Amino acid sequence: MPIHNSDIVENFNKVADLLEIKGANPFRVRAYRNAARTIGSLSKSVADLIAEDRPLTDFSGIGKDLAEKIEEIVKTGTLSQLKALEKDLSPGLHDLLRIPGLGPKKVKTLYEELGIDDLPSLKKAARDQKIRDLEGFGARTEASILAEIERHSWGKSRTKWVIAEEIARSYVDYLRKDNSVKDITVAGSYRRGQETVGDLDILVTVKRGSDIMAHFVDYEDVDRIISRGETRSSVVLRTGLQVDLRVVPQVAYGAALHYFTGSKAHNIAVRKLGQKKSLKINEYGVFKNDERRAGKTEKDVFKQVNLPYIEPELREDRGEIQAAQKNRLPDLIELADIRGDLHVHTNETDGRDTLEDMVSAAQGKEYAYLAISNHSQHVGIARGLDRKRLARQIEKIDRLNTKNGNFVILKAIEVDILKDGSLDLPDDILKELDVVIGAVHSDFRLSRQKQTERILRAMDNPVFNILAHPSGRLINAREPYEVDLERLIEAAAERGCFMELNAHPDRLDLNDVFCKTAKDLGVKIAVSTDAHSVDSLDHMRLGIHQARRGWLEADDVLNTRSWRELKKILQRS
DNA sequence: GCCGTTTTCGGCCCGACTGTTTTCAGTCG
Repeated sequence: MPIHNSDIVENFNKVADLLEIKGANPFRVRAYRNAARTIGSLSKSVADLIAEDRPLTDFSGIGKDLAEKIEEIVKTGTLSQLKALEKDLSPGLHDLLRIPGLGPKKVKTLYEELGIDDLPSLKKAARDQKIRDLEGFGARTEASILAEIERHSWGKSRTKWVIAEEIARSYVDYLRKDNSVKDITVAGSYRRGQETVGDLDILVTVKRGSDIMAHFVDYEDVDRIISRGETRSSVVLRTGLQVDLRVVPQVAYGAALHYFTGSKAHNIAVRKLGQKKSLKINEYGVFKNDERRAGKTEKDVFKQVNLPYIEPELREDRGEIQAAQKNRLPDLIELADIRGDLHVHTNETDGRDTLEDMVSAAQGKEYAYLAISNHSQHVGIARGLDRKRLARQIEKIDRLNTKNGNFVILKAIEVDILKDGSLDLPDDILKELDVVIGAVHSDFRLSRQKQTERILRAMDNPVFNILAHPSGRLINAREPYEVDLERLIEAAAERGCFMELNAHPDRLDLNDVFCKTAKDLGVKIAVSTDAHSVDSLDHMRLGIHQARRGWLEADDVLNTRSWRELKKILQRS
């Protein structure tokens, strides 16, 4: 069984949990969590790195000891240290830590005093009112534990960005109805454009005498109030999404924005730069010996540590600070750079709208071209095109193109990559097309090697241009299929093929990390909506967020080019 | 457990809010 980076992340986080409960040195605990985070953000499989004899200690936060533990996990699938800890304590304790309000200290007390080591025993003890008498606990804590177990909200998955956007917009509109609000920004992972968000962090500055907190908790979608203070309050909405409001003074707005935008790893890295210059950086500003040096704008904060402004999407401590120090930050792509959409469907197959409607919507966006890429015959449920119907679509597009002025409708297909790597339609008809997009829609469960070979074989066909939704994952719904994405990206570089960044809110595939891999390997990316209706053409903005998180500039993206330039690039010789 | 322009020891980010206390530990972000 192949060991994934996520297996290592899980093992290390579990070790950290149990060490914390045992009361181990907190910095030792942090070392495990830091290493887990480092491994989690790698684009390459650690198992592959070990096979290639790459020393894992090259990665920051991984020393000799943890490198050996990673090798053990890769070789044996388990970590003896974790086994021993779970035997010493109990594997059920991990679940207890996930309950809001229970941290390592409280779990330790529950375990030692009452022998509670899993959710059922915790629930029983709470019901029997045994918890309230423990030192540091009380009736309210006991009631809250019981409520959390019954609510089960702590097991909930993260909210997709596009859903968070809708919620955030309404909440911000509501907050603005209070006239005391001056500035307002939704910070956190939402502002960084992450594909999912855990909660919303809203930052405001207000006029003197404002009672914004009362207004905040009075919102009609609030299900319950977690906390309410002078500068910070937290609520949970009916949807289950947590929203925090922070009121910050005007002079500290930039510092607070930086602090609450994160990511945590980025903030720590910036604060460490500050420490070297004897600067203390927190949400109130940048201070030297209690004297305020900056805080009004984010730019000022960065300036104090000799950095240019870093865009929120880059703030993950994945090299942006080093790039900023060398003045080599990317000039990130913007929505306005996009000149066409290279992957859309019509009602000829499983789309909702007609070809004509899709074209006029694209023209409304001032695009220069739109590729009509319906499914091929193998996707029966979508009434995919056979050779005959594709030929008819080609004729129709040729006819329409004579009367569209400068706008060009591109003849395209989303052709299925069959199990053996052949394409679902014959080469002679595919050659007639402007763009051939290949995609996997079946046989997701092939082995990693077979799946990789299948797609490589498809890319070997000289008609092949773009690999659609390369990992096949659906956010919160389906894991990516087993495939060596890095190998596929290398292969695209060798063959003159391209990768898609599918902008559908459920896909966002390639993800940020692999977008950067593609960029580093010189493979251009098509940011495409895969729209099945006129409305979905708007998903382009989601693709742009993901592209920016992947460090992409306009030049890295295929569809920032004019059709003339694009046509040349698509020619495989 | 990691790390090093303070380099093999002694640091490691920091503040708000809650509940349980009666001055603060624990949790969270």
